[in-house]
Amino acid sequence: MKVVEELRYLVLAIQREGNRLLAAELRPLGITPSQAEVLRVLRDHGPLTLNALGGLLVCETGNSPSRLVDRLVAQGLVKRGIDKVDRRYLALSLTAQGRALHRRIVTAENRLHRTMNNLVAGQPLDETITTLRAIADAFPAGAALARRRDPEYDHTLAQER
Amino acid sequence: MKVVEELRYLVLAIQREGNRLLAAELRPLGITPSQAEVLRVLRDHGPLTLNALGGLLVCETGNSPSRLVDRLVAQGLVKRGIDKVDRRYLALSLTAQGRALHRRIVTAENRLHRTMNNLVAGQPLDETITTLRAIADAFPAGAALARRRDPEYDHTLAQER
DNA sequence: GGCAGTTAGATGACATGACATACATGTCGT
DNA sequence: ACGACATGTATGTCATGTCATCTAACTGCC
Repeated sequence: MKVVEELRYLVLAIQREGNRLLAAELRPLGITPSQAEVLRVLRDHGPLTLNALGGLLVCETGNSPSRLVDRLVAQGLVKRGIDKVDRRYLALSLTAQGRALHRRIVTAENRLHRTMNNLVAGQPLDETITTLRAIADAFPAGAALARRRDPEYDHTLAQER
Repeated sequence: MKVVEELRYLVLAIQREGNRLLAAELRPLGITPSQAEVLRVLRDHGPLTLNALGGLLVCETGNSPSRLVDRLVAQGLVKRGIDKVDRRYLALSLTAQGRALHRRIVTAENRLHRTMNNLVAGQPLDETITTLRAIADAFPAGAALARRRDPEYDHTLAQER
């Protein structure tokens, strides 16, 4: 098997299993990993339009995450306001309930991260991250990650995806 | 952001984008990446029961890939036979049409692999693979990959997932 | 033979993801 | 003011994925 093919399947396998583990951790909270990512992003990056939110999500590479947000609004975790100036824009933010759940999400994710830390103990983790970043940065989803790392980034602008 | 958290999001981003690229390459063939994986496995590992097939797939970690196979049978790419001795077992194999499509799949995947090779040029790829294997091997999907690497493995037995 | 338990596969339900398209709201040129 | 165009969001559709549950077929034990 070619090296990059092995890489491709390893990435697929780890994503699947990691997602399953995280889903199990989050199930008691009544949300999915994708929904948790939305809450994380909204908590860290303030009120966002739907497009800006999409520009910071790694899940949901495609169109705007309308339906993903729909369910969070239905659960009372996200408030969907409408921009007064330009009524096309949404103003998405966490409700008090959403902020409360955010704390429990962080705890659940930390449990997953401890598990992962045990698995990669003794491995050259920095080199691995560097390699994966080199791949991810070539794509929109990688750019989304870079934007999340950068506190200077103005999320109200430049949602090119 | 914690290192393992970054790793988690990088893996998610790369899986998403890689899947999108592969889907685009496969679209002219009328199949999806998951379907392509089934055809690859059936081609390489002979007639399989549904469970044995599931034990070699990285996609579809959960239950038996009944519906995935359904569509391939509907397209005439896979033949679904029934074991004469024990009629609970399926005997899945490629049709002539499936074998023909397999060749075009390999070509399409090779195009993706060339793209990936360009992205990881100059990166410590071996260390990366080692790290990712350390993670993947802890899970069923990683074990599926290991089984696919091992030509000695008897796929008719031991489909523990 | 007949029934309990086991195993292989199928199916129902729900939430993604991805793509295409439709709809609503603004902007701009005239 | 008005109509063409642009942009943000919503929706239709299809194929996964995942979990839970159901059914069919076989095995053992009596």
